Amino acid sequence: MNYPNAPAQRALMVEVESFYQDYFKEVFSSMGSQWSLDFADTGAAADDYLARCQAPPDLVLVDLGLPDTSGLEVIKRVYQQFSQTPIIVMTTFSSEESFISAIRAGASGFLLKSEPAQTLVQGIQQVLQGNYPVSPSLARYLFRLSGSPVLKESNTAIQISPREADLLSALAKGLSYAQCAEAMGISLNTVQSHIRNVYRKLNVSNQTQAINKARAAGAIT
Amino acid sequence: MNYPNAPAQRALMVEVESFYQDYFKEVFSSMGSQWSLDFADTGAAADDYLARCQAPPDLVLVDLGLPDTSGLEVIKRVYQQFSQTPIIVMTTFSSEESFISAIRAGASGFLLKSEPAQTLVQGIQQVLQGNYPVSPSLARYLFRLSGSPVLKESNTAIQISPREADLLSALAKGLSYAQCAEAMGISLNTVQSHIRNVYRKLNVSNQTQAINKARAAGAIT
DNA sequence: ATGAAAATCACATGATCATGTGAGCGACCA
DNA sequence: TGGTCGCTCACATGATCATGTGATTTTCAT
Repeated sequence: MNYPNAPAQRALMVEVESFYQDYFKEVFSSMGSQWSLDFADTGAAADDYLARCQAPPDLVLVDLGLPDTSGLEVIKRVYQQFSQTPIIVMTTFSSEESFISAIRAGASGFLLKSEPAQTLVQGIQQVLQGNYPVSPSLARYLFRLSGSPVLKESNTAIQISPREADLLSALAKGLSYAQCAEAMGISLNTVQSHIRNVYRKLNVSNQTQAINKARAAGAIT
Repeated sequence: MNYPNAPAQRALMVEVESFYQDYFKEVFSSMGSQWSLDFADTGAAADDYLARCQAPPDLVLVDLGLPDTSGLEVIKRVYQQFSQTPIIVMTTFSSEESFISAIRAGASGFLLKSEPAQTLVQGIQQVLQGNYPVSPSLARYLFRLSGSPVLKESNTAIQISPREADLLSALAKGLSYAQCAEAMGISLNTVQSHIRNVYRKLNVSNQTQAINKARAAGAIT
């Protein structure tokens, strides 16, 4: 896209609502990679896209609540035409039926659109690594564990303050100190101050270690 | 913060083979956090541990192939006693029966011990974040998708060379350039040279972005 | 009311990273 | 057999990060 020999990766999103289209533009751009994200707003449009397709897309996202065709049909077609292409089902509701049938149709992952962007990015990355991500809430539903064990949100276990967690999250996205300062509306000095405190608390000495450790502790997503 | 090992997190691993005990010591230390990992080599030892337990462990890993008691019993007991504690099943074989029953008994995740350390770390982190990780191969089995779509291992899609991927992986663990050079047996100059090339290929300008992008592309784990 | 911790800032300095330029060697392929 | 690419290294410099010391304000729990 931005560079001649940079091999851009292409994703197709089959989705009606422009809100989610925009949202996923954001999500993909935050993934950093040179992703080109195309949209089809109906099953017919998706068929059209697939027909004209030269090379298989690197990823397909399908909304299950399409107006004309069932998203399930789209999944089947994508799977038939490009069996190597990972397919992620994006949906707003949970239903075991649709889950099972989507999987049978060829889907690799099953994520709720309502998930925070970070979770979606993680899910997409999982699929690209050959895994089969499923949204936590869906998994819970699937496993029918109403009283299932979920770790209490204890980023209290590790003494990272909310503000510090914000900063770490920003850094984890790849922002520089200056950009973090800008984004958080604080001075560069304050950023460094926070970082100093975080490093002391986590007993680390560079960004990557801090991010890893904070993630391991669930302090950031 | 003040004390290095103040709020250490405790994990119990119920596992017979010392090989895996050692292996998981490694895995946990690579997670960076101040984890204290205890072991029980039989179901009885696990019972003992649970009986003496003051505070609930932060995580329990259970091998399903225990000699005396079924690992399933251990899971049930842990779940009864500490319903908030996430339980991960570690096993060397895959069987839908054991999977389903482990889930019913209270397990949160289901990982193969044969997975690479990085995958295990990710799985553990997932559980700590309230997700339900399942090893890819198990998921495939579960979903009964023999010809399921798995992204071909194309780190060729993104032009990262093996050596460059090695370096990125080292950096992703939190090593400094000097440590990477040491670990890879090359000079600091060469490290910087590789980094320069990677940044150009990925079109990024700092470590975190590079790591994120490489991960998103599946070039590193 | 007092102390502790969070959040904010300043100033300063050494370490590490990011980036540029250039270069030698070996492998592979057309 | 020349070209491309991966891998290795050197030298150099500006940018960013890591770390120290110190300070003010607010909030919150004891």
